[in-house]
Amino acid sequence: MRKLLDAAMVAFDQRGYHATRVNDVVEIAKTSHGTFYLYFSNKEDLLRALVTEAATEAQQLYEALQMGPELGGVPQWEDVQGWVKAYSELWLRYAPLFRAWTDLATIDPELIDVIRQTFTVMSDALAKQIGPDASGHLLDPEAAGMAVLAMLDRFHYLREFVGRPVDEAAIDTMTTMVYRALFDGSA
Amino acid sequence: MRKLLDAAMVAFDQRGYHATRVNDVVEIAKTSHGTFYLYFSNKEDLLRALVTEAATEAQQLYEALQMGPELGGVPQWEDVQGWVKAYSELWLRYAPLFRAWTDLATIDPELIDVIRQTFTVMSDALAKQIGPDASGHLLDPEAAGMAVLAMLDRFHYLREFVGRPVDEAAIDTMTTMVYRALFDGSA
Amino acid sequence: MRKLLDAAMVAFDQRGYHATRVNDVVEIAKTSHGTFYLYFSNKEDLLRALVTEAATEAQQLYEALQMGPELGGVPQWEDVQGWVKAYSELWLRYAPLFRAWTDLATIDPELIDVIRQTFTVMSDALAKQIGPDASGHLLDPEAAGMAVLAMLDRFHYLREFVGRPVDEAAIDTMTTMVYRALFDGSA
Amino acid sequence: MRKLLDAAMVAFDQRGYHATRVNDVVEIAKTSHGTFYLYFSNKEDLLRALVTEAATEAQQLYEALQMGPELGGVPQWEDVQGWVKAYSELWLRYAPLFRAWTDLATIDPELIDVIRQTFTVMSDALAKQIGPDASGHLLDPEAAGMAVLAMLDRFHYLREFVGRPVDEAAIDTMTTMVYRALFDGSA
DNA sequence: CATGAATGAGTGTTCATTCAT
DNA sequence: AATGAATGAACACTCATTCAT
Repeated sequence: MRKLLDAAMVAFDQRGYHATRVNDVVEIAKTSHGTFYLYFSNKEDLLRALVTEAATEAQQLYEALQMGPELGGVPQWEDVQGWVKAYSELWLRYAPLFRAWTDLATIDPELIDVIRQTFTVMSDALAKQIGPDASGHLLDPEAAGMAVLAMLDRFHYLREFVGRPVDEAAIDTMTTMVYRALFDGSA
Repeated sequence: MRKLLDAAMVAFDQRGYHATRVNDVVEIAKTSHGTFYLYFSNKEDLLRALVTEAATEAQQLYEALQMGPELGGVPQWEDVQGWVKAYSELWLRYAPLFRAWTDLATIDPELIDVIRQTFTVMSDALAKQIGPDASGHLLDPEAAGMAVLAMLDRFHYLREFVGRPVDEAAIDTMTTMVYRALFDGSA
Repeated sequence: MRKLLDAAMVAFDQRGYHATRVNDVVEIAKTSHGTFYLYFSNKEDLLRALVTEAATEAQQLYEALQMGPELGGVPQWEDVQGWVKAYSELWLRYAPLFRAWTDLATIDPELIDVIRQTFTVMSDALAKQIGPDASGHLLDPEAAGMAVLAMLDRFHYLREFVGRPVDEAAIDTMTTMVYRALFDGSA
Repeated sequence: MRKLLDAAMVAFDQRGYHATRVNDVVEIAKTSHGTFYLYFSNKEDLLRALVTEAATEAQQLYEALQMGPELGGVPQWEDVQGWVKAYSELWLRYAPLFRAWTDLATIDPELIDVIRQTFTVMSDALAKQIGPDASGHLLDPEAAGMAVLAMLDRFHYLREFVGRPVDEAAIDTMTTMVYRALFDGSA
């Protein structure tokens, strides 16, 4: 089963979810059609398992992150860098899923809820970091949290897409942008 | 032909690209399969036409945008708001395509180039706005340009996804974030 | 479509419903898989069309039959022979269906109703022929009607099965049995 | 093994032969796939065992029945009732098989012979009861025997199918019909 | 004797594409 | 130019059967 999940990640990585046939997955996993359907009731079910796994980890990561900055204080640049790095690692680990994250929601209604909830948990966690006092008169914390999430998420995709993967410098740039955008104005 | 392109947008909007069958498009366009293949050599061809249209407009928008701020000076908050608004309108007009952007790239190799080029043009245009002097020691202009693009793009998707579409306040929040992230620190 | 229905009858005749693959039907009809699914939404749908056709004809036959004997009087042997012959012809025409008539009901719940209703119409029509006065103290008209139907139906199957198809003599024997069983005792 | 045979009867009763998977049988029998193939070489083999059992009993019943009426004499109504009751009990015991009788023949060529022989034995036994003298000028004993068998067999199925199982009154009606049809005219 | 995880051949169904009218 | 009936390649999924433990 683990073998099938891993094989599915490889297959999705190579061809994307839609272009991946059950055949591809079982070939990579070096097993058979029958075995596939022994562990998953269908192709969607496999996707669901994978997405749920990624979603759980993403939520755990962000729940932990809210503990980062000292309560009441303003986060340091290094704190922010910590978040950004953590997200980056998560994204890269589940790249085949994150890349198509939202497209996947069009496949299975059940996934919509899982993904929506994950985004909500993540952006709420970010919104809390901003805090009411830090938000200037032009910043809506909720929107800002989601915007940061949007930036982190999509930046990874775009960089990969243009063939220039995310490196240290990119992480630092994002960190600085987030730091300035959210906290610098009120510092 | 216009009827078919419009119908395709409606169909993609309703069901997403993958779930859309040629049948759906011709039904919405109130024409026949035969007519479809009179104007497009296949399904990908239709998609290509649509994406090219959107890509051209996106590139034109960003080429125009670089004219916005006075060369050499630092943009004003209102200038930034202008960009953000313009992008927002573009995104909403081509929502069915932008939403699936990620996914489209996996379909047709020809599309990859079009999309990649569009992203590059857009983020380069943004990078130029930041300018060499405005970039603090921790900001890589290229990365920052792409990060802004990433944020704007994905924010629209996420807001739509969680059922809270982008409004004035959201645009202002993004504007402020972009303004602070890119220019405020060095102002 | 007619071509497919006819082909299906041939295929069912050769292999029975369960063993018949869509492939067999389209091969006999000299058409393609795609065409099959143009006219029938699936294999069951084809069966439904066929069964409905046979059921309609069977019901019409029996509705007409009730007009046979003079009201109030007792039917003549020749009248009974008319019924038996008519049923025999019907059975032979739809042999591939009648042969498996009841087994088919296990496939599709919708068919259960069609078949049940057909049997009810037929046995009720027969029951009416018997009439209240003709029924001796040991004959329940409803049960008797169904028993006659059962005999006619199954006799054809059994004769075919043992390789001795129903001929004139067999029809006369059945006629006599029905005539004696139902009317002779009270004549 | 007995457990498997019984489980198969239950499964066939619930879902019919075709819809019954080996899986269903072993689940009801609370054993495993491996065990199934320890006792039966395949699914057909199980069916064969079951059918042979039923066929043997049916033949024994009818061999015994021919002893019923005094040789040379005409059977009494009560004698006939005895046959009918005996058949009814047999049918009910093996209902899942008798119900599918028709269908089973299409599955396995070996079964065809078993079933054909059973029908022949039964109808011949009935034919002998009628005897040469009892058969009027319009009755062919062989055909009449088979017709009685057909009636008894199918009547049980139809009654069950329309939801009105065979009761005492139904048995008496059939008895009377058989009695009149075969013997009354010549009495 | 018993198990149940693994297998893969077989089949139903979809849908992009063609072409005679 | 426009039509839509016909096509068939491609793919998901089932389930009888095997065999290492």
